[in-house]
Amino acid sequence: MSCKHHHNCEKAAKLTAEQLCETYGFRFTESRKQVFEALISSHKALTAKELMVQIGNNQPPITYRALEFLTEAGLVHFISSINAYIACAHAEDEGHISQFLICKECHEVEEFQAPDAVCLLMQSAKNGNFQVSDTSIEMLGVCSECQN
Amino acid sequence: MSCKHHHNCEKAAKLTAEQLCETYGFRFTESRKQVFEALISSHKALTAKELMVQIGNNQPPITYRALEFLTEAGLVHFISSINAYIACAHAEDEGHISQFLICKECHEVEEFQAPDAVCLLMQSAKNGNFQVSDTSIEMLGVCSECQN
DNA sequence: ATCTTACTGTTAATCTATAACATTCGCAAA
DNA sequence: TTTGCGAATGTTATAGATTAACAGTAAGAT
Repeated sequence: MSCKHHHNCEKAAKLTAEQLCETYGFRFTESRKQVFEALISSHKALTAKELMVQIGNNQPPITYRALEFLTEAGLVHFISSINAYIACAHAEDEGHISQFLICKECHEVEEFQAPDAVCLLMQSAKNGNFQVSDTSIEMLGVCSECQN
Repeated sequence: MSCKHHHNCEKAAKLTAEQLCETYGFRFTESRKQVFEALISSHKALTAKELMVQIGNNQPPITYRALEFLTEAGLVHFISSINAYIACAHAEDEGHISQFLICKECHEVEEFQAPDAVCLLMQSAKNGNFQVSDTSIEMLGVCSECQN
């Protein structure tokens, strides 16, 4: 696990979330809070269904709306290769592009940044005169803990 | 469109596909051929459903099995951010890691390679002692044709 | 000839996500 | 203070994507 001070990053993330919402005039409502806290208290990526189980809500629209909101706010990332969501580890860094290491065994996800690589990719896109709006970099494999 | 000699790359791809199958003792069966040809004759990524419409088959398992086979054989790539499949432009280069530029407007997909970027990403993973088995790099945006 | 493995056919279920519409909440302007 | 508006919720139902399970067939090996 990349974050050795889980309680700290949890608190910090919650603060950031509230601040962000306030800044942009949106509300950090109960359902959003529930979804966000479920995610932030897990370093694993959770599917929408897993989330619904965890927060005891089996009305999909509520969860999906919260996820959409949080994702657009940059507080949560959707990892399309496994259809799962994870709380963002760099929410304070708005508009950043994230990379993910996703363990097939324990489903833990580590968010990291490789700006040089992203820069190269952007350059390729630019060379092809392609205007990028959204970048998804996901690496599936086995984490160090699960390699024994 | 990146390939200006569509008929050529189509033929070449088909040959490669048959050869690959033969080499590994698998059969390039009718359903697989149908799915593959539908994909290779389109530079756009197609969803499973679009494929089923195109090949006139509404029995999902048949199409999904063909897609699974082709994907594992490296003849087709699954683009998870849009849930769609595309014929591989570099099938002869086994085990390669591909990057995709996906146009939101026309849905055309360009497969390209940025080995330096991939190398940097791999390095990051290695630093975290993470064993990568599968890499997905997808950039969503607007292609040059659709920017006017 | 039969054994085995790959492959197909079919039905149904499960998982994932959204549509549609009525209702409520928080806040600001009349 | 009420009226009006946009944001957010509650609810039911549906649509869309993918796989499970099992029976059957085809092709090559021994």
